[in-house]
Amino acid sequence: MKQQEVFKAMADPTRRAILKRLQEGALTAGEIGQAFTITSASLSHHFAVLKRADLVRTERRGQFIVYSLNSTVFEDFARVLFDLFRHRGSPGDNA
Amino acid sequence: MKQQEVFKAMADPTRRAILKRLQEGALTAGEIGQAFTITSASLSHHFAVLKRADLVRTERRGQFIVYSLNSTVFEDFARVLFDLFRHRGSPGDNA
DNA sequence: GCAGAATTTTGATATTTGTCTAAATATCTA
DNA sequence: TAGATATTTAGACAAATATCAAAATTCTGC
Repeated sequence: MKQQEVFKAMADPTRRAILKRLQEGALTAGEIGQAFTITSASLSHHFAVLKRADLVRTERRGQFIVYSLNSTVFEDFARVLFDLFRHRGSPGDNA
Repeated sequence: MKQQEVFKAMADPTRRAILKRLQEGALTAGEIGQAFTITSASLSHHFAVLKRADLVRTERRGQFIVYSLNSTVFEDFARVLFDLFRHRGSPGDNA
């Protein structure tokens, strides 16, 4: 996992909102965009950040691009956080 | 919990390393600083960010200032993340 | 009260980030 | 192939961030 990329990706509220929308299932870029007022260009920038962090996957379907969550990275991230939060860190920590 | 402050605070690797050091127990600003090469001024800036996010507490002990983790906010943060990561979000989500 | 130590604050600077508009790319349909 | 739609890329700009040096603050011990 690209830990630093993931942490940075999660630091923006728009990106967290995107992830939240994707919890309901895969969506096209346009469908995701309907919930936001920013331009599609800005949205695309956020998608790129999420993709670089491996938090989302993409698949082209005709003229659409479908985004979906990458649960694996989510789980890795949760594990890292628990390591970070656990008092008296044990071996294997890597924050 | 000031969610956005917490996410931003966690986005910086130096700050995550500070939190990690504090897992071992409370430390003075100087003791924490020994692990880093940046100036104490920069370190102090990072402390301010962590404090604003309520991730750490401070207590003056003579001429020293002792930093310690605020586990409560840690736990709240973990809970928010699980909400964010859980597929098919349930009511009560607030990411 | 003064010198010294620990820490923070201030002011400056360089880098990163989020946003926009305009242009480019990819795909569909007629 | 041409026009329409969906999305990304390029280029520009303002705001936020990380860092530093220097000055200010708070405390200790003489």
